[in-house]
Amino acid sequence: MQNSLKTLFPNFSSELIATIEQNGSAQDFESGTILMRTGQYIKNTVLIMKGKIKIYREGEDGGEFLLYYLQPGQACAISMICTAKSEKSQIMAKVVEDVSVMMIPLQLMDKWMMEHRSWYEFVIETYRSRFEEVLEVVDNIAFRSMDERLEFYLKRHSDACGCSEVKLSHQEIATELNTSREVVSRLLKKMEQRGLVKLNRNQIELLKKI
Amino acid sequence: MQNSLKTLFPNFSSELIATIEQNGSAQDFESGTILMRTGQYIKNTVLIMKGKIKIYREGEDGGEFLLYYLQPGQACAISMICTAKSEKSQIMAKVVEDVSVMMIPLQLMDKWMMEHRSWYEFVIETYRSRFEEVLEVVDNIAFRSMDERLEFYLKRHSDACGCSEVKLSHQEIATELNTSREVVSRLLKKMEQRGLVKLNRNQIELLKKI
DNA sequence: TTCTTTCTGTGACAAATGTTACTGTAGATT
DNA sequence: AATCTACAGTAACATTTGTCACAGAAAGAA
Repeated sequence: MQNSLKTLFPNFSSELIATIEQNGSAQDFESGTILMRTGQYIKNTVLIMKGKIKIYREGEDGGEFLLYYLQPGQACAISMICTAKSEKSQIMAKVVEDVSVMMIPLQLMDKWMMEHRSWYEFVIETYRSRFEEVLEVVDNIAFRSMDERLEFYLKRHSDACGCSEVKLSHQEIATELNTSREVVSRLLKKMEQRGLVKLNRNQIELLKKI
Repeated sequence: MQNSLKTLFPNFSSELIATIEQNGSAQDFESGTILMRTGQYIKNTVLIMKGKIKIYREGEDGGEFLLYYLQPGQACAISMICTAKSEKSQIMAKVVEDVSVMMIPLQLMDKWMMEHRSWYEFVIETYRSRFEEVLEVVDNIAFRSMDERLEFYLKRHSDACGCSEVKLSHQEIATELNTSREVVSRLLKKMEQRGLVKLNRNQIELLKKI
């Protein structure tokens, strides 16, 4: 069982894992599913067992700005942070590769924080790493120009999928960077001329240089 | 004693306050002091008793991008999040109005989290609100243009200082928005023409419209 | 005062990004 | 095959932002 809690969350104590298995509800969602919309009330914390989720910040005009990926062994920091208060979500979560998740009712969060040291540490570490990740996003948009941001975007995508082919249309990339399709096409073309990528329909191949 | 722990942190239990007074070290810093540099190891959590601190993200090129303010009754989320691991700081903290702070050794963080419910809740709430604040920063730079960001900056400043005069040079504002002085001058001039502000040397007066 | 520094304003230009409009092409559908 | 649709390329232009150069005003120092 390669996708067990034990393997994915190696720091969890046996008791914690037993508790999760007892109280959590395993659920599957297909790619494309919106797991959480901005403004919705959060009722569960989500542990990712399989697949991939992208977390977006939504603009008033309907923009979908990519913040980061969630992968197996990780959890949604936003949902954890909202604790028992059942706050509104500040983000949107979209499944981009069929996922299996473990849903944990928020009421249990506080309880587990006190009872399970390994849960406490996991939550704190999740906060910390997501905070850092968002700060890196700030770096990108505050200090870098679009061509650097595009490179970063492609690298991150290929890291997340573990391959060097980015199977996305220029339009999709543009949306997630909050720019226009033409700008992405233009910059990608320049990157191709610099020998960084090879362009095909619905697919960008990252060459070793990148 | 208007700046007592009890008044500033009304949700802290009496035992917690006693513990803080016993273990924390009260310190004062003058405006201009850099309390924390990017990359430094964090050894303390900081509770703000008086004054104001600005938190910045530093760019490789020396940029100082403003993230948010810390005010009396608040605490530095970054320092809390780094827990006992004594991680490196991802941000820079600068005193902008003489402060009195309470420094709390990081080792005590974990202990108090378990022992003091009110501390636990304060820490979680601090994480949550700072995360939200950084997400708002992302909104601004991802979705808005410089004139809107400048307006937001001025509003935030006047909220923080509780007055309608912003006593900063255009250069200082430009630095914190990571743009150039000329751009700020230009946009401020337009705002003045729209009747939103009145410009003086080293001072911008926000008019009611804003 | 005179000198000096800092701050502000502004024109002219450069570069980056956004927009419009149009083209062609690969795949899918019929 | 003929048609349709989504995707990609690109030229031309608008707008925003950044840079350079310079001038004058305000505050402080000598």
